[in-house]
Amino acid sequence: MIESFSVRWKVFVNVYVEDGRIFKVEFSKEGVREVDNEIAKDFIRYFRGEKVDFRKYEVILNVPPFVRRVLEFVRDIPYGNVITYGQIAKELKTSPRAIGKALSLNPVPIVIPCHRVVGARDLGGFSYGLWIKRELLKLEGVL
DNA sequence: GACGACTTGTTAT
DNA sequence: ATAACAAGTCGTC
Repeated sequence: MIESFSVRWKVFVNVYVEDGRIFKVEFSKEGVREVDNEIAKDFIRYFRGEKVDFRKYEVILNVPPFVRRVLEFVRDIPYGNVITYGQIAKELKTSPRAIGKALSLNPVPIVIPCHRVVGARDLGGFSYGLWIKRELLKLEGVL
């Protein structure tokens, strides 16, 4: 069973779930419907600034193998921590650029915290707009 | 510090 | 094949 709902933040955060497993999270100007399930509550708590660990949720990763490897690595970055593209590249024996490319393919931002990956000299990028990445890091007390 | 050129792995077309 | 990238490094000034 597929379900979709939105959480209001600085933008709408739309979440898509299939049988309890999250397969897509997007930031959007348009919302869908707001609900009161466990996942939505966790997002609300998160946006309120509480320390929420989204690792307890299963996700559906419909991505190429390399992207999956990168995302699985990023998933374990704890709340409030950051790491650089270069450091991940070193761990996975690949190039920083490949890491950025892979992260841009992340179907479930926040749940897989790609915003915790930054550049060596600046914040790096964020597909939905860099300001969102900044706000997320502020939420977590990094900025 | 600021800037440019060169290197780089993976994906999508 | 090749273009497109959410990067990094090393030079020069």
